[in-house]
Amino acid sequence: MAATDNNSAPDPARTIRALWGTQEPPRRGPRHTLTIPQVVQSAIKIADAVQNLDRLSMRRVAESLGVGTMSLYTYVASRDELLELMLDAVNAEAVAELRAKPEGEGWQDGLRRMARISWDLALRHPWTLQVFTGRPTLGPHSTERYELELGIVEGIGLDDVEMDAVIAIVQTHVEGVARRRVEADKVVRRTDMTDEEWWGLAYQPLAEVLDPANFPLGSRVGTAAGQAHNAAHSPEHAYAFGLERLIAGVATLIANPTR
Amino acid sequence: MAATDNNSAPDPARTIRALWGTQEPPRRGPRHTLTIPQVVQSAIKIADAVQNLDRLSMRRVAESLGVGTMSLYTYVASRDELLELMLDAVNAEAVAELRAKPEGEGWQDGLRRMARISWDLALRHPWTLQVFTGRPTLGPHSTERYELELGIVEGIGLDDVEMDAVIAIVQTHVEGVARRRVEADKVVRRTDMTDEEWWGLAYQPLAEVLDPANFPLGSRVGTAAGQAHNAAHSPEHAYAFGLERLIAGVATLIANPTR
DNA sequence: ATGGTTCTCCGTATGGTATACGGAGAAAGT
DNA sequence: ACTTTCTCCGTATACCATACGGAGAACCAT
Repeated sequence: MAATDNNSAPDPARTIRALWGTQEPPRRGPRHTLTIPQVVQSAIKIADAVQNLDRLSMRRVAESLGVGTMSLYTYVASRDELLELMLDAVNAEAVAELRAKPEGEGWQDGLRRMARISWDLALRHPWTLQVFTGRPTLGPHSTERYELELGIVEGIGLDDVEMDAVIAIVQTHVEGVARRRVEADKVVRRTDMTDEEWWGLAYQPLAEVLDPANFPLGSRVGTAAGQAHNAAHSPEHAYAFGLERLIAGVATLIANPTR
Repeated sequence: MAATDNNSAPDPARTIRALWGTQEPPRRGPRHTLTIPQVVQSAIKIADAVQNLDRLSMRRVAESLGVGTMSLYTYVASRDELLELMLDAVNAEAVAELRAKPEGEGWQDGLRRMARISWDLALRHPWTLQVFTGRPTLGPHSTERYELELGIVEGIGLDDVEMDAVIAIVQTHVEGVARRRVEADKVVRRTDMTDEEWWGLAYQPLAEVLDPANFPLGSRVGTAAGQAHNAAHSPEHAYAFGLERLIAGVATLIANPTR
């Protein structure tokens, strides 16, 4: 009989056991040739290398481990489960960095440090921005990451719901701008064309069709922003600008509590 | 000879002509049975219905129009180009709403209105959050949308680069939280399981493995946030909270210019 | 009017994807 | 020694985008 009675109905309990490594080994049958962490690390290595999640195929992971494609399903229930395991695994990197909290760091610098850690993590593992679980990842590293992030905004005059919200919006901001950074890089490779080359091809046909008089603000502001950033968009600038606006906004909240 | 000398090298000029509808019709050959807008509208209808971009296949679009799959490539250079055309097309909806600016609206209410328009658009067309061009979409509606958005923050004491940045960070925020909203809905369908059902399956195995004493802040804050929102995450709450923080942060900038 | 040219439509082929199914054979329990 | 449980994985199914090239339509020049 096949061991795969995997009816495509997701099993959170199974995933949680895989995440936390709590799974008694089977009592019979052939030895495992791999472990879950091996599979996950191999998948992460491939995802980092190919940069794009849809190039992370089960076949590729299996080949890199020297096993058949279907053997992977002995270790993970599905590709989706594998992605969830990968996500929790890379969160360990954020945890390690978050732990290195400077003595006497204030909440504002704390949020700046947290944002930087998240930004760096996203650029190291761009595929994380494409994984979307829709439900929280309940793994050990994800849980600890949240714990440490909350530590940054504890005791500064926010209530519990506000603490949660502040972490969430900073992460949302960082993920959003990191996504733009990653996509800007990706499009250069995918089109095999630098931004300059692309604009060179786009400029003339665009000029024939777009009258600046119809878009006075866009022309002026777009030109100014383009020159300031030396590119149409600057995710780095948006990162810093948005982060400082958020921090200032939180400071306003702390100074004027709604209660 | 085939008309398809489409070497997979992207052609911005071609895309721009398609976006603006400036393309003299061919002088010879059989009549077109379709138009680009027909193809785009049909694709949008399908994308709205299936909610997920990877279910928008060229085959499906072709079938809905009663033509063969490959015939679509007469109208659009590639699936990517089609997505770009779709994106610009739905931006027309945002343009129409942005034009309805109330008399005497201040910049703060303007940003709130802009955010609401973007949020609604994203929920009406969730697939837009999955399209990523990496370069700006230079279509007529996208261009006009930017123009109208800039109008909201013109003359309030920001310089051009700041105006651009404020629009960008608000859009980044809205897209981020809308993405969470959409994914939360999607996961219910994909797993065929409500959040309650899922938590019911996850609770017991999680309790066996996660000791609240190791995650005191997370336990306390997570519980408080969960009860306040009646869910683990509330994109709607994050939307409003983040937007108000950003607006307050921009107000701070206006009050304390960096120049 | 006719032949050449340009064009649309689309059948087919290529090379990719996840994963369901079930068989071969290994390891352990009885 | 026999049965049970298990891993590994070959094969099949059902998708996908799109390259290629042929059939035939519509126009143009002669």
